[in-house]
Amino acid sequence: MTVKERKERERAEREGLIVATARELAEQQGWEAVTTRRLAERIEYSQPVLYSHFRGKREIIGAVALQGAAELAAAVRAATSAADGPRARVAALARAYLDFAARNPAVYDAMFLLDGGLAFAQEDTPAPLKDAFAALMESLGEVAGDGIDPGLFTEMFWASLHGLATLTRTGRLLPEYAEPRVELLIDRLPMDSRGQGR
Amino acid sequence: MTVKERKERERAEREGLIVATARELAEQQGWEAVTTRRLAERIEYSQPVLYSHFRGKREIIGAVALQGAAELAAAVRAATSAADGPRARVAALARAYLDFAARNPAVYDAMFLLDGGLAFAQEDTPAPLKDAFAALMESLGEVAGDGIDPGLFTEMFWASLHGLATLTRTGRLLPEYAEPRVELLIDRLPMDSRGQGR
DNA sequence: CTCGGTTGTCTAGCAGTGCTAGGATCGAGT
DNA sequence: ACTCGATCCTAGCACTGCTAGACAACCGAG
Repeated sequence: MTVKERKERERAEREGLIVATARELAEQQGWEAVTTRRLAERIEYSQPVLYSHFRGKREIIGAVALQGAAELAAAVRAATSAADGPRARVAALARAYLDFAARNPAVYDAMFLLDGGLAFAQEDTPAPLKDAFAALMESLGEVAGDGIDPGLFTEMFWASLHGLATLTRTGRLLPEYAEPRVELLIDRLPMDSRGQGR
Repeated sequence: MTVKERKERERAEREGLIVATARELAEQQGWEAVTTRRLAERIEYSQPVLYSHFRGKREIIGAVALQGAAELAAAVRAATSAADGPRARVAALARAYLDFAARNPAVYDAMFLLDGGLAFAQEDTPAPLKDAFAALMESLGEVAGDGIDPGLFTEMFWASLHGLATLTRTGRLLPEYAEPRVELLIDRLPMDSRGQGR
């Protein structure tokens, strides 16, 4: 059965190539430039090959999103583990998140702006997405404050970060306020173990 | 010159019809259903007529966005003017904003998600957008806190609302936490005149 | 070693998109 | 009554996501 195994491996490799190429193309020229024709040309196969791996373009976006979620989770954990104390962890988390969004706009869009056909906040939510949320909650849960559900606080903090990330990138917020905005957020929203956040 | 005047009036009417129809169609079936062909059919003209009013589809989205901005500003002002005290005004503002986003998803997307070719946070930003931001700042500026620029605080609060609005609607947050999330936000982020917000 | 059948891939095409060139038609002013 | 300019439509371009059907390559059986 080594033949079958080899074929499966090659198939998996090609699937990875498709996702990597889509991501690269999206990052270079934006998602609107990621067409099935261009994508097929870059991987040196014809368009129908794409459809033997994915149901359609939407699923390709979803695959990029999952990859991005894993990376975001890793980036957040790396940043928070190097910080001392709850407040420092929150600050590190916020900066790592916004940094990721700024450095990987196409991947970020695949995750949170475009429709990748993925389920969110449900049982059938893919593991990488759940884990990315878990990575946020690990550091944010401890500053939720008394009587505040960690998941609830994490959702709110995440929403704020998401708003900052998207509005900043589309030029809807003043660029010079970028840093003070983050400081304001990490100063006000969390509540540390002493019962206050300021 | 009454003839010319009549023609101009009719042109303006038709332009309004285009925008209203685009908005209606987007609200009914989503922006992806708003094609130039369908739009032309609904207004009972051929497609090229659209291009005698707007440069392209993007400008039509922009026109809907401007209309929405005016309505959002009015909704926010109406809600805040009926509230007593800074904190109550902030709460009313947040709820009015999120309510508007939930009730007019297509218009909200035209304003803050899609590309309508509009300039934000600049001198050449269209008046309705500036005014909508001003409407937010009228109530949010007074709870910015000592040493915090009102514009900066408004941007941060707006970003949080925007994150909540978009992530909630796309099913990325738990629906049952919708209300506590807002309460958390209006409890923590503002700082009233007594120097604290809790 | 040859053959049959499966598996894989490509060419060609469909319906739909935003947008535009060119010609027809209509109406206002002389 | 007639010209001429504004107004509008038909037809078409290049592109999109996606798919049917023909074709080739390769595997396992005899």
